[in-house]
Amino acid sequence: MARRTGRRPGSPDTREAILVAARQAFAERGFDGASIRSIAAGAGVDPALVHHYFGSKDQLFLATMNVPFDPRELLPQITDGPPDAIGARLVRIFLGVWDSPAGAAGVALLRSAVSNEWTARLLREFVVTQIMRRVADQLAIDPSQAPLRASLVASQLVGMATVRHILKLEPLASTAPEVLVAAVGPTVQHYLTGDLSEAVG
Amino acid sequence: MARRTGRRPGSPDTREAILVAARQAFAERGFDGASIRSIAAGAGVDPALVHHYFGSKDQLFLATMNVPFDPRELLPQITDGPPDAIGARLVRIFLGVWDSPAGAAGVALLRSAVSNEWTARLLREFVVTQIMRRVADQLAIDPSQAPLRASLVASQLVGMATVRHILKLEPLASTAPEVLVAAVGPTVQHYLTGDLSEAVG
DNA sequence: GTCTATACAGCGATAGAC
DNA sequence: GTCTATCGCTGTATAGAC
Repeated sequence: MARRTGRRPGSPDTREAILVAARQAFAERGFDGASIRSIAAGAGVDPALVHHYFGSKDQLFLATMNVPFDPRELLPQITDGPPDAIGARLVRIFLGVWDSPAGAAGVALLRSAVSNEWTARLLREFVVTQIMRRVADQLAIDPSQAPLRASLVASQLVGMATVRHILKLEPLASTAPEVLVAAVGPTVQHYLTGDLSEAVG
Repeated sequence: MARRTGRRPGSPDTREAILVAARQAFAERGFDGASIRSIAAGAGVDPALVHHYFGSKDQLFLATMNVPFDPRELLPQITDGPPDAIGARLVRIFLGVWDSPAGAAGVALLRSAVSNEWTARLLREFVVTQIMRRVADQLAIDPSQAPLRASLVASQLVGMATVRHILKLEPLASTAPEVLVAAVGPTVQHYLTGDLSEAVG
């Protein structure tokens, strides 16, 4: 089977191959670090085809971010259940997404956002409009405290994802998800619904 | 030992000017994003001088990281005092360093480590050898639990620094340090000395 | 549709004139 | 010591032949 890879001429899935290679490249090296040439090489196609299909590197990145991952579908899994275990469920779902194939998009977005202002704005808007507002709306949180609570949750989740999937600091990078749920869940729970009176005065 | 008659080179502060410009460039754009040319332009010198003084971009980065910041001097401020307020003191000191001029080096190191494997290893080794071991040694922590506890602390602190100083997610980016100490301190305290029996089984 | 060829800019690094 | 000039390479993007 290895003799002739029947991919060369007129393969109809060239576009998809580029997307797969781009997703991996962006996840590994971020937006600036991933080059059109390397993506094309990874997909086994000519660099010019990337521009032919996607027009520019920006548009390719946006297409890469459009994974079949709709936060709204995950929200019920978080809110349904005992209110005092929302933190644990949020951490569990969060870890599940990042450990899944869809997590590559998250790694790519986070990695890119740290060193590229354009993607940083993308991540900010995504977090604020798609995540924070929904969670705050769903839960009965004092609106005046909601933004800070959401920021604190974001800080813990972003930190966990960064240490686990980007910096790969041990032993957290290899710790079983349920261990982290048990350890970090209460923290998130506290940020969401706990007493922050000392903090917010 | 000092060469009394050794006349200083043409401009004695050229080297320092390069270091200052490099520190800022690395902090703003990370290791890969900061170019020798832009650093030289920022310092108002010729790009060739950067290589003349530092030999390579790697060595320049290492020289940039050698800020007058010795974690050992900060450790007593954290450990001295009520044991149940170690988390708050750690968060307070941590925020103080990142908000100070020395924090630029932290931003540079974190930003570089996320997108560059070479600097990622640098940060890992720094965190593990300089921070985690000292804190774990100083506190009376079960050695078998110490690495995970340190990882969890790192995840929260890295996340707070990332959200605050790199992603600049509001309102956390503009929140007063003491508010964050009150909000995040208990989390760190729990990771350090709290009951993780559910997690570590 | 696909690929060759190339334009144009920027990178780190080096050699050598002054 | 400082700088000009340049090398070799890589980046995105485009034009045009098959």
